[in-house]
Amino acid sequence: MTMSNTGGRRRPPTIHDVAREAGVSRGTVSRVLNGGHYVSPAAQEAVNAAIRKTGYVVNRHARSLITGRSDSVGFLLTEPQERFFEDPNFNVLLRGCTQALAAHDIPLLLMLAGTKDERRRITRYITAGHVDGVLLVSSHSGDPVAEELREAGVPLVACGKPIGLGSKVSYVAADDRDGARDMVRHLLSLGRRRIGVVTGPLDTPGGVERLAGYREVLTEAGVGVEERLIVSGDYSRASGEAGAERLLAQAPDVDAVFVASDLMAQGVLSALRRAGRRVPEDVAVGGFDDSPAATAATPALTTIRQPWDRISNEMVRVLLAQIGGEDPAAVILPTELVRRDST
Amino acid sequence: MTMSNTGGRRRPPTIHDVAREAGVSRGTVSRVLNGGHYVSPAAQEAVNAAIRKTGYVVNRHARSLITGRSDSVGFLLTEPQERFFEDPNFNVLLRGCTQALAAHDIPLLLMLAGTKDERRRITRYITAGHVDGVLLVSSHSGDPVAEELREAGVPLVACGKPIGLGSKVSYVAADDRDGARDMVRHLLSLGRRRIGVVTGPLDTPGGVERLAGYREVLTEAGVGVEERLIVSGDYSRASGEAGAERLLAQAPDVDAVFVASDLMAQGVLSALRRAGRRVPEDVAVGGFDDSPAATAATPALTTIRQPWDRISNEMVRVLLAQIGGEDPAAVILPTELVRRDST
DNA sequence: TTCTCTACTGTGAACGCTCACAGAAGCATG
DNA sequence: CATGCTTCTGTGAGCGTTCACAGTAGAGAA
Repeated sequence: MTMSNTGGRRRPPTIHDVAREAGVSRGTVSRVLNGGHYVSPAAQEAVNAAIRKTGYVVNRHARSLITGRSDSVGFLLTEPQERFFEDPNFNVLLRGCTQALAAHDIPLLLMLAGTKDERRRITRYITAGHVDGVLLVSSHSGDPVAEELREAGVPLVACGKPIGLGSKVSYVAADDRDGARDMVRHLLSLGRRRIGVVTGPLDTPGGVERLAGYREVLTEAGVGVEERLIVSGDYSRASGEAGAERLLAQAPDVDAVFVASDLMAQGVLSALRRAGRRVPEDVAVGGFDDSPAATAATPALTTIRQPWDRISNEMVRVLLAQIGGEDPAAVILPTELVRRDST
Repeated sequence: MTMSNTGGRRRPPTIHDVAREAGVSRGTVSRVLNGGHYVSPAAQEAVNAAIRKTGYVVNRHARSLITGRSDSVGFLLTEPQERFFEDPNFNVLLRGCTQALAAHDIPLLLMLAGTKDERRRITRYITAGHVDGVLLVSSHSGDPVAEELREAGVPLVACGKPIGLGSKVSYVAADDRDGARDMVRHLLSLGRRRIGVVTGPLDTPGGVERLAGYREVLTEAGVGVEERLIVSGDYSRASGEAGAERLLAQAPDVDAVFVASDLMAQGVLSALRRAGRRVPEDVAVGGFDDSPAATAATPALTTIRQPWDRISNEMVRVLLAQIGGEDPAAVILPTELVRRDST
């Protein structure tokens, strides 16, 4: 069943070779390749046999040249800092997208646009039509790239709701607010009443929404929101540690902390340990993400699972739909409370 | 300086438009695009001006169709398990390669070949010439993909020395053995004499080499190698924890442990803590990789830094050279001891 | 002058594919 | 029998580029 490739790189078979082998015309082979409509069963079979025999693989460059499509999509990361790349969530997302695309036989082009220069070059590359669409990952708002691409008419799906532009651009996001609500309700259900929070950066949708959920639940429960219980971080471990120290200083009576990311929660655990507080006996700690950091922490973190596999699948689905001509869409996916040892 | 794109996606300018604008022929424009040899300064200037004015970007599909090159390279990951994707080193590598390639204006196609099916499809895709070369990342040996690609004549650079195939395939690796030697010498210099080791999987070059370095130094120092001090892991945190427990059982008098990865070292630290051993007072612990896990650990890990940025740069350099017709090459890069709190 | 050489430029022919169109065959309908 | 409709098939054109080749102009040598 080996293809007759007797050593040495030789010219790969073309659609012509297949046509000759199958005794049909190029047109018929092309039709078989593109869905097989208006092709007789006999021809269909002959062409498929010829493809197998010759080991033919379509030349995507030739195809793209005429169709104008590239049959590939870009995965664009517009982050100046390396931090995001260290975020374990990113891995899962990238992996999920690659696989979801592979199911459609679409390769993924990884693009990093950290500096301004790179951003310009990549925008150019994309708008020139070298990819059919873009999966955009950038946590911070005010990203000019998204706006530029949208204006250029490039199909685009963001991960997380872009703050700047309204409903013009598709996005897929976990329900941050609802997740935060679940966690705070959980902490309340444990009898905690002085629940602190270490928020994410407040120029990101996640940072804003998770804090909003926290406020809502405390207000609804009649416990009330105290500003001294609120500190901000930037999702990094170090900022979690610093945040916890500030929190302990401002509110020594704190009996629970909702931390807006697992990585920060690790920092919070360190700070609490150093301060001699036991977790969860003295202070219960809840994270967010359910990243590997959650299970690596001691004690293992109770956290909110983001459905990354579903997020990546949905991003790809929405992007392909948009490439196919559909309108932009927003998808919000539910989160899940994962109970471990820190609460 | 905006290009005259008055709203709405319009047909992008071609080399023809540029030629007309500059008052020269297609051929001259093409020559300018490809290095500018045999072009008069006047024409050169006119063409460049026309390119700026029209906002021309070369159509890579048309170019690839005729040149047979794709001007893109694949980053191939052949790992069944997701673990590798969680490995922080992977991030750095992927990121470094993307950037190194971006400097040459070459996009990177990310390919995951976990299952057998995927592997076959991707091999087919690659051998069909859709990428000019492949950066291969697969920790375990006996990978059939590498052999297949090599046979098909696809330029290939592996990360880490592939165990199966000899010197036929290029690779770039850190000097695992030397790194291990440095660490063990460091532990000896602290006065430790009963130095245990938790190795990596022994079907990976890293696993084998790091253990070899350990043995060499102990032998050279006249301390001698005791088999009860040697246990194996699989680079995962859990296996580090299990390994440390076995080690403590077999050799309760152990006063230092060289662990072949930071992630495993985290596990070792947990196990030691649970056993009531103080680090570094009772047992010194040395890791390998200098991954984020090293600084996240408590105490912060003394470890061996792998020069990931240089590794990725070298991989790209060697691959491009090979695409350019040069012979395969092996590059071994030095490591560095990073001293922290665990020793 | 005439020839040769070099530096430069333009032109047709590919590359491998899809698309539009023309046409053939089969079958039902008028 | 003509007409229309549907299903199927082959053919030429062309996508935007590079490449090989032919050709031009100018400089220097015979």
